[in-house]
Order: sequence, then C-alpha cells, then structure tokens
Amino acid sequence: MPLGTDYARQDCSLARALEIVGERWTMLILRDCFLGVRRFTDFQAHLDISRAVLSARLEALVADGLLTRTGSGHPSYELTETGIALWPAMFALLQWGDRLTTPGAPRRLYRHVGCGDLGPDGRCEACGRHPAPRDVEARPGPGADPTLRDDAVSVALRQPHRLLEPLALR
Amino acid sequence: MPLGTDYARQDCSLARALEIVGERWTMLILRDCFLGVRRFTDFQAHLDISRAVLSARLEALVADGLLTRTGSGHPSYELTETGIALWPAMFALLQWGDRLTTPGAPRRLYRHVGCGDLGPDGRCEACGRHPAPRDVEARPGPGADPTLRDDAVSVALRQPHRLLEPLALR
DNA sequence: CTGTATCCTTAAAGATACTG
DNA sequence: CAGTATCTTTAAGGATACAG
Repeated sequence: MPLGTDYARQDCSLARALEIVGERWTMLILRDCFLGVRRFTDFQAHLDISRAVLSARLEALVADGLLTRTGSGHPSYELTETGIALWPAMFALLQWGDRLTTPGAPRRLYRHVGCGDLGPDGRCEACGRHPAPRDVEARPGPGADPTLRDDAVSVALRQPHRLLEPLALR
Repeated sequence: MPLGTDYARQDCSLARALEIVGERWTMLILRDCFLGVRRFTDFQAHLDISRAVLSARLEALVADGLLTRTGSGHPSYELTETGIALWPAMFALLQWGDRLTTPGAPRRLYRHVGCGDLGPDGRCEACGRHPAPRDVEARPGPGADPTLRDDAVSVALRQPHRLLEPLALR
C-alpha cells in the first residue's frame, strides 16, 4: 500500500489479503509466476518495471511466503503453496476483467489438460471440476493483441503452455 | 494506480481489471457495498478514509459502471450487475486472506440463506452450488475483532445481515 | 449530509550509474 | 545476470476550511 498507511484498522480478511497482494505490480508479478516466468530479467522485461521496484516486490513476496527464491547465482522465483492458493482469486479477477473490457473475445484461454476448456467460473466444461493450475494449459485467445509487446516472455506466451511450468524462452 | 502510469502495455485481462479495482481503497469500498453500506458518511466512517479520496473513488466506480448513484439530496450508492459480478473474485481473495492470516478462525462467516454455510471455494456445503450474493447472509466469525472499530457500520455488521441489502444502521 | 477547494507532507516509482 | 545506490519527479493522500 502506498503512503505508509495500511488497512490495519479494518477487521476484514480482504484488507489482510490486499496488504500482501494489493500493492502496485504485485498481482502482475504473481500472474507471471503462474505463467512460468522465474527469472529477474524476464519479469523485468515483460512487466516493463524498474529493477528497484521489482527487487522490492520479489523480496516482499518471499518474506510473505508466496514465493521461494532458489539458486544464488541465477535465482529462480517460484510460487509456494500459499502463492498457488491465490489462483482461484486471480482467475476470477482475470475473467471479470476479460468480460468487462473485451466481451466475447478473451485475451487468453485456459484448458483443463486432457479434458476441456475452463468456463468463466473456472470449472472445466467437460468434467465440471475446478482444476488446479498445474493441470491447466493457457493459450492466446481471440482478444490477444500480439502487437503490444515483443519481449521474450510475450513471444513465448504465444504458444500453449502449462501453468507453473517454466516457460520455453530463447 | 498511483503515479500516473497504468498497466496499458500489458496485454492481460488481470491488468485491465486492476486498472479499475486495483487502486487503494477501491476494493474495500466495494466490499462495503456488498455488506450493505450505501451512504457517503457511512463509507467514510467505516473506512476511515478522507472525504476527498472517497469522493474520487465513488465517482470513478460510477463512471466505470460498477456503482449507481441515486438520489441527489442524500445519494445512495449501489452495485450494478457489473459490480456484483465481482463477487466471486472478492470472495476468493477474502478467503485466501482469511486462511493466510488467521487459519481456522475466519473473521466472517457466509451462509447460503435457508441452506448451508459456504466453504472456502464459495460453494454451499449443503447444496453444492455457488449462491449469488443476494442469497448469502454474513455474520461475524470466531476471528472477528470487535475492539477494532465501533462506528455505526461496524456495530451493525455484528448482526447477521444479507449481502446487498441496506444495513440496519441507527 | 455530501461534497469541493487548498495546502502540505511523504513516499512511490522511473532514470541512471554502479557492483559482484 | 541480478541486483544496489542515488537522485529527482510527481502525485497520492490526509488535514482543514468552506459551500450548497
């Protein structure tokens, strides 16, 4: 939260959640984690964020237990179970944004691997379950705009890819 | 989003959603709307927010189509269908915050009216459905902290109350 | 009651340069 | 590659006073 003040005097779980993930850039960093981004430079190029801010956010996310940082030479950031548990919230928000801003043309499509596509409520249209992100594959949808960015991550995201698996960059 | 810059160069529905609901206080204002707060002064007292900021946020939410403002003398702010559609995302985030910060002791409990309690995934434990917020009743849970605030809204929230219905204030 | 208008402080974020 | 260290800009937010 900007400006020092937080939501400490709100007796509310939403306020608690937002104190952790409500800061600018934080949710987008976590989104990238779900999409398979793991390296500092890849986050930075894809988000177009300053290194200082990225560094601070990653550090906070590790301290709050949503990310692990492994490998001192070339660190890799990965979601913990706590971070992965954010998936339903992230998916719901993402779907809301999609339907609000580009009705009928989702920017990205999600599929229960080996089963069916996910509906707006996150349920697999074939089996009716809510698959865990590990069992979900993402791919560009009709609303995607490939002209917006062309960093390595954005290019890699144009191929179908399984969530939480490291992206195939080059 | 603070500091002028937005997420415009992110081809991502989550970024679009956060441009609307990602600003400081905005989600908490919407939470209050779900809980039945409708008046400027009630928002202000419950959130402990400056009037200028509250005014700006309400205006933006009306402009973005999440709230309606009715009654010029004593305006009443109410969620539109677009705003109500945010419920699954808000509930998921709220549950995540609850389980992360006070495991085993939710601050607030939600019940499918005339049916069963809601589980962490928003499904009614009795009928298995995801009830719409109009059919949900909220009440304080074991993790609630009644010492934190004692404005009129906080006091009213100590009684069971149906979502989206105006709170019984006095 | 529901705001608007100013003023002021603070800090968040970008730019840039530097380091192991 | 993965940061840290400064520096500067800007604007967000609180406080206060005023208005319809």
